[in-house]
Amino acid sequence: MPDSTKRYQAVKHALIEDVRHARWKRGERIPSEPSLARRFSVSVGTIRQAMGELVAEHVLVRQQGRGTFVATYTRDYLLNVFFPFVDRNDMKRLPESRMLDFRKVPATREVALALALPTAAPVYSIDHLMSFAGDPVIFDRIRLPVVRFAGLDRHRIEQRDGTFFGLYQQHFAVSVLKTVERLVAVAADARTAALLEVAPGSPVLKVTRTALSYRDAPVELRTRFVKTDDIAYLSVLGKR
Amino acid sequence: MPDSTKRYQAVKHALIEDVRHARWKRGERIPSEPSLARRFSVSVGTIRQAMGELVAEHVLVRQQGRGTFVATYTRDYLLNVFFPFVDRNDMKRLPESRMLDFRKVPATREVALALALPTAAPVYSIDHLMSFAGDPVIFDRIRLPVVRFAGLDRHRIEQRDGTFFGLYQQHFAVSVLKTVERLVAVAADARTAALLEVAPGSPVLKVTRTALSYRDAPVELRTRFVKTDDIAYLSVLGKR
DNA sequence: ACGATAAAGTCATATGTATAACTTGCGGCA
DNA sequence: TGCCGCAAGTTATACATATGACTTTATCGT
Repeated sequence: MPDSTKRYQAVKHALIEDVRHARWKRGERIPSEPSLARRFSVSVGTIRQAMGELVAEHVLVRQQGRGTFVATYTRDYLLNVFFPFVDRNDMKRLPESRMLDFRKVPATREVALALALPTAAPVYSIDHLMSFAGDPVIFDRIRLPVVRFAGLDRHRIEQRDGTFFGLYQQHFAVSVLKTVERLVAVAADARTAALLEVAPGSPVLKVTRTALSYRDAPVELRTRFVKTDDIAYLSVLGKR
Repeated sequence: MPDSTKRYQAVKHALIEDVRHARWKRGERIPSEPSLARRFSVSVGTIRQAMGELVAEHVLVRQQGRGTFVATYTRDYLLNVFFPFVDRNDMKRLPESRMLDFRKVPATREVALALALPTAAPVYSIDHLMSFAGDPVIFDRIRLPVVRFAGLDRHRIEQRDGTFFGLYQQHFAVSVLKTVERLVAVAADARTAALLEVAPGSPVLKVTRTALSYRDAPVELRTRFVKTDDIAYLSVLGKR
């Protein structure tokens, strides 16, 4: 090994950059392992090690016999990975979605901090309600940096085919790879109680979530109130 | 490849069985990669692939230059992986621990179901309180199958050096590899409120947790009430 | 007795090669 | 036309080997 940096990591970073700068579009097939090996002047095994980590991180997807593809996040995948709510039988179900409000506001200090923005930078603020069979269960307030999502409007949000993350990916080339969620139990304030159709002061689950893209760059901040009468937050720890 | 079963998976399962039946004790060094390769009549690469998955699942731990060891769960590791609570600054801190009650009871239907036991099988029931600097924050009710933890008593629990999971491992050869946690927000009942020093009816986080060992065998059921005034439950989704 | 150095053992990285499993598309045959 | 089968291309598994990085132990000289 010539230098201290490991080759497979150098290859990995080079591949990430190719994906990040959309040199290969999402869903597109990337060059085969032997051809990448030639391009980087390393062996196929080294390429496989680099690509293997990217597959584990859901940046790439391998399909035997077909090729390797830039990950394209389907509704099902996003729901499975980033939607941790289950019903009484521990089953995941799709909620209906309704936008309550959309506006552009300056970031508060906390929002700016969480999104790594200058203070008072413009952000989109979206209020949003999710229901199961007409029963409201989750009230979301979403904050998005205007600089990353310039041109977003009501119509695009309402016309999205799947999840918010799918929208980000499809229209703004923003891929969410990870979320960090902070959960506490609080008493519902008047507005939240009204929206979730519970008595004011009822216990609700409050989730403060930051969504991260490549290199842990924050792209969305969401404050979420959950009525846990019929659904629960499912968390699995340990063993990958 | 002679047959359809993959060799590295066969090797992996053989290694798991060796660990499960304590053929190698925990913390002990297992044979080197070349010697295992000879023993299984496969190449070192195949051994590495099998061991790599076991390392990812925290069954083994590799140390360059020293060898590979059966995972021994330190207090720090257990805290990092299985203790998801953080303070206002997102820092993990160690709580103090106090046992409130210990008894042997027949399993209710729900407990028996969760622990895969026959109805009314005997279980240990432990009530337990955790505090930060004297401030009570987590009230636990633990259920353990007597069949797995025969001989457990007050004294052993109080004399444990670290976590409960460490106790299980050290004295009963039970390794917790994964937990599944179900979170909801509820109003504190009278006893819980008193223990956590909050007003009755205050919102608290209720966590229902099943701890699983090899092959997803359930070994512990815990019902946990958390005062989230000063701490929060941190959850990371996606990207390993 | 002590300390520096050498040697051996172990995991980590990397190469090169071979074969199996799988998918796709093309061409020939009925 | 339609379909079957085969060839080509791609990832998956496996082997054999070489070298680097790291740790532990032994050796040797002072």
